[in-house]
Amino acid sequence: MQISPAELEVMKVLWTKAPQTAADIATGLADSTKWSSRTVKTLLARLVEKGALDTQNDGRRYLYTPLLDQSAYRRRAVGHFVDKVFGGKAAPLVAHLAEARDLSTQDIDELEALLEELKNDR
Amino acid sequence: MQISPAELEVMKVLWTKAPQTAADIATGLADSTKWSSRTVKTLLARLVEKGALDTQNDGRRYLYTPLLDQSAYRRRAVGHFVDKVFGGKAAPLVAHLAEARDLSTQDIDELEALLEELKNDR
DNA sequence: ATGGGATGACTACAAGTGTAATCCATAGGA
DNA sequence: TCCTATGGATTACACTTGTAGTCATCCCAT
Repeated sequence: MQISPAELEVMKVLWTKAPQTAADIATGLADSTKWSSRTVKTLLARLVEKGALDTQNDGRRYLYTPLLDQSAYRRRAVGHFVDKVFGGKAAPLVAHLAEARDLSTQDIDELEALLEELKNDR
Repeated sequence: MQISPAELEVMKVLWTKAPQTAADIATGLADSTKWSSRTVKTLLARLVEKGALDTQNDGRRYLYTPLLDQSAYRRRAVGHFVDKVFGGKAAPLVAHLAEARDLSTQDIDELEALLEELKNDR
């Protein structure tokens, strides 16, 4: 089940709050995008078809709820990304993050703590 | 300039060695894919069109050379990925890497060394 | 009761992508 | 010298994606 970039934006809105109606979601996307409510409906339908969302009836509308949670999505996405771009090796990815100065001093401290934990676990 | 997943595989082959002919590249991809040489040619043509590859004539063949190097590609790819999936924050990405146990023992050692370096730099 | 707006269902359509096939020229071997 | 295999150029075609439009229906306000 592959989620396209536009579909991901829809998921993000539902990850902040669920369930929501199509109209709610369109409103939630109005800031970040210029999509018409039709576009949002299409994306919702595709996500339901893909099994990423579930619907309950609410009168003649739907309430949409994510079946895929953000954490699971991220885990999968990171896995694919590391495989595709870094040949499955995570360390060079972190090196790139560091090199690009995408890591703040605080990030580095947190990472250090995280590594300590990992070393203890192993 | 956007590089598709299949095109990326072609770039990878050229990142290991350049320049190469279309036939060389097709051979280099034969292990990992089932693509016909026609498919590879198509991908090469698209990459040239996109400006990711350059060609020199070698008799009536082309020699292909990357214009985009792997490091630059990775930098861009990481940036986009972090923005799209992690709202631009790198630390949660690393946390996910760790949590998903995508980090091997060796990765952890390498990361530790990397962090030492980063701490000294700052 | 009726007309208008909201809703989901279905349809549209161009661009990008994966995966080739065909065409045409030519270089190299028989 | 002639044929064939090979190289690039052009064309193909289905599927996904972005970005909607149309249609039938139904609920609410007048």
